[in-house]
Amino acid sequence: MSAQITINVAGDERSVDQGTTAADLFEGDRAVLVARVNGELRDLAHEVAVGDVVEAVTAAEQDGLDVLRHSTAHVLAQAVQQINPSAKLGIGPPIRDGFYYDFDVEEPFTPEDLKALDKAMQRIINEGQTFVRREISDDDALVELSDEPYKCELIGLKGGASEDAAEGASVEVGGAQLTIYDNVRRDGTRAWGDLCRGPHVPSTKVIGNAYKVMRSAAAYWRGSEKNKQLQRVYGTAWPTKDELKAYLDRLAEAEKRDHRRLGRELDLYSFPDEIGSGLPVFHPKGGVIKREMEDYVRARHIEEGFEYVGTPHIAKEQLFHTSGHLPYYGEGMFPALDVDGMDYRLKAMNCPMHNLIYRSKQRSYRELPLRLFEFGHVYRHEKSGVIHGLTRVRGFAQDDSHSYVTKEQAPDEIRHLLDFVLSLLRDFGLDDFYLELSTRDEDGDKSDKFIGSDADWAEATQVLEDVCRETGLELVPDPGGAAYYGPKVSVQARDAIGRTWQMSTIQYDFNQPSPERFALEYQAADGSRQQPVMIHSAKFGSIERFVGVLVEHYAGAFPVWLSPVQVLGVPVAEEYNDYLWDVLKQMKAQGIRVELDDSDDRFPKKIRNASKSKVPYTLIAGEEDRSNNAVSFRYRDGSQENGVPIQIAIERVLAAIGSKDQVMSAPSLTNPGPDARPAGTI
RNA sequence: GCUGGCGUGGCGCAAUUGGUAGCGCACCUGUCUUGUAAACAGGGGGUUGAGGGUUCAAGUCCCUUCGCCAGCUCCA
Repeated sequence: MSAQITINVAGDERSVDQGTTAADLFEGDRAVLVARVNGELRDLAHEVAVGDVVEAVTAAEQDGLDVLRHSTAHVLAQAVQQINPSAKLGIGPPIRDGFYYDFDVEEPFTPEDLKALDKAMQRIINEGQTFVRREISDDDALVELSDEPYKCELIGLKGGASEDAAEGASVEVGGAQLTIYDNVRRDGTRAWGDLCRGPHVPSTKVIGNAYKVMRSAAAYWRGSEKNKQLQRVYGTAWPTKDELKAYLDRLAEAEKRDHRRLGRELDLYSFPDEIGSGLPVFHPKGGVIKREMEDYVRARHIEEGFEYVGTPHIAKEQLFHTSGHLPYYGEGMFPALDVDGMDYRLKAMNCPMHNLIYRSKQRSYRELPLRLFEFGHVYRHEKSGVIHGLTRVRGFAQDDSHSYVTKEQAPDEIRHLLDFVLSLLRDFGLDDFYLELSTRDEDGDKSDKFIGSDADWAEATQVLEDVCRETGLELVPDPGGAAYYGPKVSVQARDAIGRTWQMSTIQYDFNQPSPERFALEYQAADGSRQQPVMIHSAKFGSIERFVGVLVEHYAGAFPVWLSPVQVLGVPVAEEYNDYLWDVLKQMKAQGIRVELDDSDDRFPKKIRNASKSKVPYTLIAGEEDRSNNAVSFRYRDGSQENGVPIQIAIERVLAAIGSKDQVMSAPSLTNPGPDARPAGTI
């Protein structure tokens, strides 16, 4: 005979016995992993109290999925300590697509170890162990976990220093009350336990077989280079086996799109060892993509009021002291070159040189905004381990501009730049964005990384934030990520398979042109001398990287205007070479990039090669076409349109180039095709 | 930079316990070429990333170095 209490379950008032658990409320629904009680996630074993508002949480929502993954991480840790009892535990939080757990072990994990772990995990899961929460005092925890030095360190950090704790540590010691989660077998024996804030799924059974141990790698304890490296095991976990499979398929798809692989397969660029790490070379076909981009971007800049300039790759070292880069950024630059006793540096940024162009004569307020733009080739001494294909290199061209404006003009200029970069990205087929606002740290204890007064920072940050809000795009804060001289906003673009890439950056700089640096000034209407502010902006960040991103976004199948070869002629037999070449010559005369496959391969082989090369238009001609003065189109998806009159064929290709459209299939099939669209501007 | 893994013809891969470096594609030559993803035959090409060492013998083992891959840290 127990007392009744009133609670709220999923919006409905209910009266239940005292001592009722969340599990009782959702009994029978096995999809429920944990409960949200008054907004806090709780184990299903949690007893509800008077007035509680209780909701079911399943793996369909992120919170539930995170709990599932975190519980899987516990199973992994149990498996590791089962196999190697001397392994010390680090932390094991859920992450995007899965989880990890860090271990301090004598020997790093081998691929065989990982397979063994996978199996050991399945055994643990099949045992149907329950996760049982147990509260413990700090002192008792330190005794119980005396063999786990990292856990003890986290207990010591609990509270005051939590800001400083490693990402993910909060899953262990997030609350004021320490808890240990014991894994208990069906026979009541304790299999394993871990200091953990929880909550967890009720039973390991819930994990099923929709998980996989992925890889291992070293990771610094608490994320600091100064600390010991632990061995991190990564895993993935999903609500169902099908979702696991879909995830693994996504990874395989991403691998097929890898721009390093496609660059080789499509003969776009390479990375010769002889030149050096992070120093790519563009082959003729990659050169076409790069040139089309550059030509277009240059033309658009000029339309938007930028003036095209040019500056050298190296400068006397003093220039970078003047700019303030050297004390702050010396490690990122290549070491000095001694030229007849004078130290020169490869430039890692273009702004100092643009400043000198600004300063080359007296400037009037009438000239502002003054916008200088170039493809500036910069060299950065990236650490050897971070270099990656075209996306992280040591030498690259920035599509870099600096706008010199009055303080009053700054908001408009930033708005102008943001609109401009978004329109440029859209022209290249990227149209799913969010913005990231990088600011100085709030708490000032890293302020030696930044120059300038608090008031100036606050003002500049506010200006950027206001403009970002106007776009209506999602805005993600990035505290501490600013440049040393000012806050920045960066445009993050999602590609065709949902990955995000940092593209454009716009940086508000109120420090570089300051009197003690470049002494930039202009004469105002009242005759006084004023200091401009400058706004740095790179639209694609780097040309090289953008090429890499486009290759992955399009999986090598570019829109027609960017395709290295736009039309590939394939004759049905040798006899039609001349006829087809005649058609291609007419296209070539219109500026279309054409090639004829006049090799002695047979027809089917030529089709195969055309298909593998991902050209947008394969133009086929045989007897039927020749006698009708026509050609046949074959598209990248294998669809086909026969008997197209030559003149219409030429117009169709030109229209697709002009519109910048993607063309994958015959016009009658999945899209209205270039003919149905206005020609657009080139 | 750190931890681990890996470097074999242009590319993708083989090579039992250390015991003659092979295959496919590509390339070259020849014979071929009539409608949608690989015609046939022959041929050339590698001192196994580089340097040093152990051994009768090293692609295989050891050291150094360069580079690549994954992750960490970094990315003004």
